[in-house]
Amino acid sequence: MPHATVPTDVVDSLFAADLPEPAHWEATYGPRDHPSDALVTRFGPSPTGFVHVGGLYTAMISRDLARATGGTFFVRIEDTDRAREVAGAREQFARAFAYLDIESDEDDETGAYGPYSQSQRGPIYETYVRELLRAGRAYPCFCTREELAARAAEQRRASLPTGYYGEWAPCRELPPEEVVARLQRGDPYAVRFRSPGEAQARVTFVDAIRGAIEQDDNRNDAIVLKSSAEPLRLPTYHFAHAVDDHLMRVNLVVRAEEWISSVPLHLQLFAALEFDQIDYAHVAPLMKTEGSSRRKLSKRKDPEASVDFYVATGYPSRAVVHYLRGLANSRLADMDFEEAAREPLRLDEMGVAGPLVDLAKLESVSRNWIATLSAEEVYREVLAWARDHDPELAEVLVRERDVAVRALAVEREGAENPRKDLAKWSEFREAYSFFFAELFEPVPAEDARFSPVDAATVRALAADFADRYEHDADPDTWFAQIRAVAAAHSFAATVGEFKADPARYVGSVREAANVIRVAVTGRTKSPDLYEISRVLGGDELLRRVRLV
RNA sequence: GCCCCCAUCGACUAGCGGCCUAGGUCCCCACCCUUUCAAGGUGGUAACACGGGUUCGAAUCCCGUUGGGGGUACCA
Repeated sequence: MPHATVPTDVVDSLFAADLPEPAHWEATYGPRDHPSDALVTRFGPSPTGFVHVGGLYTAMISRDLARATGGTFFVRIEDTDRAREVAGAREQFARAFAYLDIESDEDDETGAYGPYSQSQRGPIYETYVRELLRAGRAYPCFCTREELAARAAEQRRASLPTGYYGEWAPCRELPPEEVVARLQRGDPYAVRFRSPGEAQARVTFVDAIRGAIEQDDNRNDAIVLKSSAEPLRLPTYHFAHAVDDHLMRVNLVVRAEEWISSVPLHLQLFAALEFDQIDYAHVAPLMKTEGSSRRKLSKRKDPEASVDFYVATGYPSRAVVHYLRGLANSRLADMDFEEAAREPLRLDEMGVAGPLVDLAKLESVSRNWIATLSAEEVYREVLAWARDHDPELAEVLVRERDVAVRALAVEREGAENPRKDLAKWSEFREAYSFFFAELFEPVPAEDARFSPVDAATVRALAADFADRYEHDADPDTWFAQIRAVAAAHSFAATVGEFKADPARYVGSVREAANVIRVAVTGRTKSPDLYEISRVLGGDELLRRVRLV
């Protein structure tokens, strides 16, 4: 490298005198005690916002890969951007991980490769920055953000690749005397990597999902250590990735597709640092439609990007997990829940195009999942959800536990094909609240839910039904009461009869039954009326019918 | 602008040169079942982006076009 370098003593004077040498860190973080084919993977959420499902999705894949090979999966907080950090992000991470059952194998208390937050790893990064500086493979850059922005704009105007390279890299070949002088004067500086990339050069790497990918080599002298003007001296993602994943002995980096274009830089960094190369798997991002086109799911714009959305809406976590895993490996989508959960996710089954997250599909998965639960289990889940998201409902559920469980048992417990009326816990209120006297809202006879039956007929029918009502009856006898009032008010006995001669009737027994249903439940969709009457009791049922 | 990734029904996908007049699931529609609404059952609509090659044979391989996505930060 035919460039003048800053004297070592000047470089060293920029760092603490007792800053360890690389050998120290290498010794501290020795090779892991794993079989040779075990994968060590990690997930690195950044507290600049909530982790979104796309992130959790790659975390699930990383975790499975490690587990399936007897390796290790860990979470490392990538908090090197303190300016954009948002409050509460770490708490949200914890909620999200717990919800999707993603657990780090090691952390600050239990792991030997910590700290597990990048902001705590300052000295480690400094050691390697100093190393690069000493070797002349990095250099101090005094350019201001304004100068950088102006240059980038000019490059764009000239249709040149943007970046810090060649004639656009004034600090790259600064005379050592000047560097020393400015350093001693205390000018703020960032540290840039001196990229060995040459114009026209191409690099190839093998992605574990996509195979060989060839692209232009990196020529940009990327920043590795942010400005000395910052209160906490931190590295950029690229540098932290190289140092951390090497020292934490990661051997497979699973990350989103948007990182593919920085692989050339990462390769150069690993080589300059004399680290062994590690493998990459770039996962297609989860998408979302916007108008007629689609785009990457966005934290800012899309509520369904946040795990909190699924929690708040009350999607059962097992359903979300099953859905997401089915997106990653479609083979799992067709398996039942138990079986799919046992199958580890595989890289060679991953799709390369970004899938759309489809809430309708999720709901279907969710409905099927809830249908596997007993009334008791559903009760517990709904209650747990309601405590956080619908306190009024939670109160009722606690007070009326027995009614709730009996209500949930209708067409569920012992049913050959359980009723799939719940896709998420938040739907419980809408679907079941009428079982509770205090949550029931009477429907006036004029209400559209009674249509096509007119208000006068609704009142007459209801009154008649109430007058003759016998509560203690077997299902057939009980329903015969509806048939009787239906006939008395000119409803056809069957749908067929009505269709055969519509002019003769007000409607069929279907419409008549609907009047009773709406009067009793307030809804046009409900479970079996007879069973509802058993849960409600004769008095409450009569009270409601008389309210019309 | 430059670089990279991607392309099968509305959605998720199966397919990895002949088993494909393209299969499954979700959605949607119809019918059946049912004293009601669901559930369930049966059936249906619906796709290989386009153009060139290669080959006896292409959804599958190659090239190009178009379209979509991403990167090009002292954000990750």
